[in-house]
Formats: sequence, C-alpha cells, structure tokens
Amino acid sequence: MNESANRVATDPRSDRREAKIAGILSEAWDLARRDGLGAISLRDLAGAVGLRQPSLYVYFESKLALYDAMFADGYRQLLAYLDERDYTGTPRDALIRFTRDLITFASEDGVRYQMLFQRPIPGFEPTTESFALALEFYERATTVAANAGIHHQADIDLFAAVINGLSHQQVANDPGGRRWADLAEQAVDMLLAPR
Amino acid sequence: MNESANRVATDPRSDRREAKIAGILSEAWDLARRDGLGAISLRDLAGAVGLRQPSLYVYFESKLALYDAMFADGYRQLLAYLDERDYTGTPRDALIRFTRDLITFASEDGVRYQMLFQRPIPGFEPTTESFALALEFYERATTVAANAGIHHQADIDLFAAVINGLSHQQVANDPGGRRWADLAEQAVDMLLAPR
DNA sequence: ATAGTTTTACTATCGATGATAGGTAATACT
DNA sequence: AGTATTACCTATCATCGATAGTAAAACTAT
Repeated sequence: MNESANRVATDPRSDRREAKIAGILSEAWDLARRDGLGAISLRDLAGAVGLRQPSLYVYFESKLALYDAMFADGYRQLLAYLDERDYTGTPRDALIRFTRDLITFASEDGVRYQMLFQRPIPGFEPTTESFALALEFYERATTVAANAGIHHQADIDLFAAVINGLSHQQVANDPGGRRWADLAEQAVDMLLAPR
Repeated sequence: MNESANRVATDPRSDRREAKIAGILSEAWDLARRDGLGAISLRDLAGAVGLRQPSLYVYFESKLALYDAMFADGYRQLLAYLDERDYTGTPRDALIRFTRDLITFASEDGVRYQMLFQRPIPGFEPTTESFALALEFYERATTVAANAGIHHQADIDLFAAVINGLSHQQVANDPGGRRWADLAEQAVDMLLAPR
C-alpha cells in the first residue's frame, strides 16, 4: 500500500516551485511599488530573484500571467486581512469597521489597490480562477451590508460606490493616511439613514 | 503702421501647428480607446496622421508630453461639457443634475475618465499648466456643492468620494449605460440629509 | 522674385522591452 | 544507476520610445 496517501500535494518539486513563485510575486510587488504597476521590467524582476529574464517563463507563461498571479495574490491578501478581523457586534458597527478596514487596506498599498479595483494594465483580464477570489470578497462585503439592512440593488450599488470612492480618494490624495478612512462612520450612517 | 495688430495669434504657422496637434490628439484618443491608454504606440499614432514615428517629436517632446496634452484636452472637454449645461434652479436640483452629468460624462468615454481621474500611466504627472484645468473643474464642483450647503471639509471629501465612486462603478461595470447615473438623486439626498 | 530663416519631415540608428528557440545542467523518480 | 523531467542558460527576434543628422517645405524680408 502507499504509505503517503494522506499527504496533501507535497511532492518536493511543486513545493519548491510554489516557494519560488511566491518569491517572484513578492519582488514583483516591490518593483510595482517602485516603478508603477505597468512599468515592471521582467529583466529587473528576474535579477531581483537571481534569474535571467527568459527563466521567468518557467513560472509564468507571459507578463499578463504574472499580472494575473498578482491579482489573485492581492485578493488572497485582502481575504486574509478580513479573516483576522472581527465583524461581530451590532450590524451598524460591523459595517463601519468593515468600511474603515477596507479603506485602510487600500491605503496601505496603493499599487495593490490599483491592481484589485482599477484595471490599469491594457490587455489584462483576470482568469475566471483568479476572479473567483474577487467574487468571494464581494460576497463577504454584501453579507456585511445585508446584515445592516442594505438589500435593494440600488442600495448595494450605492454602498459599493461609496466604499470604492473613499478608498480611491484615500489612496490618491493621502496615501498611508487616515483622512478618508475616518469618514467611514459618517458614510455608513449616511447610507443607513431612512429615506 | 501694422494693419494686423488686432489679430489674436493667427500667424499661418501656429494655425497649422495647432490644427495638426488637434488631429494627433483626436487620433490618440481613438487609439487609446482601441488599445488602452498605456498601450498607445507612437508608430501607430504617427501612421494614423500620415507621419513617421520620429516626426511626432516635432509636436510632442516625449510620450509623457503627449499624455499631458491628452490630460489637458480631456479637462477642456469636461469644462466645455459643463459650460453648455444649466445648473440654475434649486441648489438640490442643480447638485443632482451636476452629479448625474458627471457620471454620464465619465460613462461616455471610459478611457478619458481614466486619464482625468485615475493615474494609470507610470511616470506621468500633469504639468502645472494642465493641472490648472483640473483645479478649475474642482472649483466648479465645490461651488455647486457649497450652494447646496456642503461646506465642511469632511462633507466635501465625502461628496467628492461619492461622485468618484459612482463614476468609477459606472465606467467599470456598465460603460455607456445609466445604472449608476440614475443613482444621482438618491446619492445627493443622502449627502444633503441632516445629521 | 529671390535670399535667408525657420519649421516640418525624413532615414538611420540607439538601448531597452517582452517573447521564443535550442541547448545544458540540475533534480527527482524508478 | 539510469532515465525522465524540470530549471536555467545564451542567443536572438520584433517592437518600443528616443536621438542624430539631413533634406524639403513654408514663411519672411528685401
């Protein structure tokens, strides 16, 4: 019998491969923060991980595939960030904290925000596999909103627009700061006010 | 005496030059809509106006200078668009129409919206001369908002974020449509509600 | 009209970019 | 130990934005 049947995909080759990909992605984010998302050079990136440029094609079949991996990576970071936070308590408070946390997450890394919520790379469309992570996030967001009484499509649209607008202003005009994050409570109360 | 002293900078050379620049910009917008803002090829652009690539440098000293001209051109379009519209009437109605018109303007051309309100080109910063047009727009926006009672910085920030978020959602999820533009009234009433 | 000046546009070429071909060294499985 | 697969390399390609140098064209002034 096979004594390692209970292992979870741990053959040494794919372990090493995954670790290498993670390293490349980490350096890619660094380069993106330094030069801009659309200005990553594959030669620079390869050099940063001790490779020559064509060797990157062992791990990514094209530059757009690298962007897709960054897209998925960013959403995994966002979901992990939300996982370690607590959205219990009154629905209103939970929604305020959720909103504030999202703006803060965006503010922490403008380039990551760009990748997740804007679409600045010509020709890049996330694969369905990566986009599923984005959908998972939108599901969580609409759940928190629904708990606070936001059910109608128009209200959901407005909620999404407000969060998006606050995050964008925060990243664009006060990166790393709190000016728009501090508007979370006011924004949520505005959204929840009876009409 | 000089019988043409009352002319307003109409020497035939700069006339021709301005017309040529306008033609190049128009083709640049077309290419940007086709290939993406960051994917404009100077060879394609030159070909579209009957020139070879290096000849574009007669009119723009770099690709970033071309982007700067597009930035200024887009804001001139926006200001002209607002000029031909009427924002008299009650302050609330004016603000609703202003908001709806902005979202519609964004929706009409997603690439132009990107250029004016996002910053997707690595290395591009508008010149002070071009940025003055953006400031002119923000002045008009805050005036309409102020007339409706939006004075505090936090309220202005929130107003700007909401407009920006609505426009972005409209461009990203329903380009050319009205789904978020139709939320203008609801959004403005929300912003104007007493707290 | 003609001489002189400025503007416009060209060809040729540069370094850098993303991508591919083909070969070799390293690694893992039988 | 032998074999197959993966990882990585060098060399090279077309395309990109940019510059140098030159010729033609357009305008001005005499």
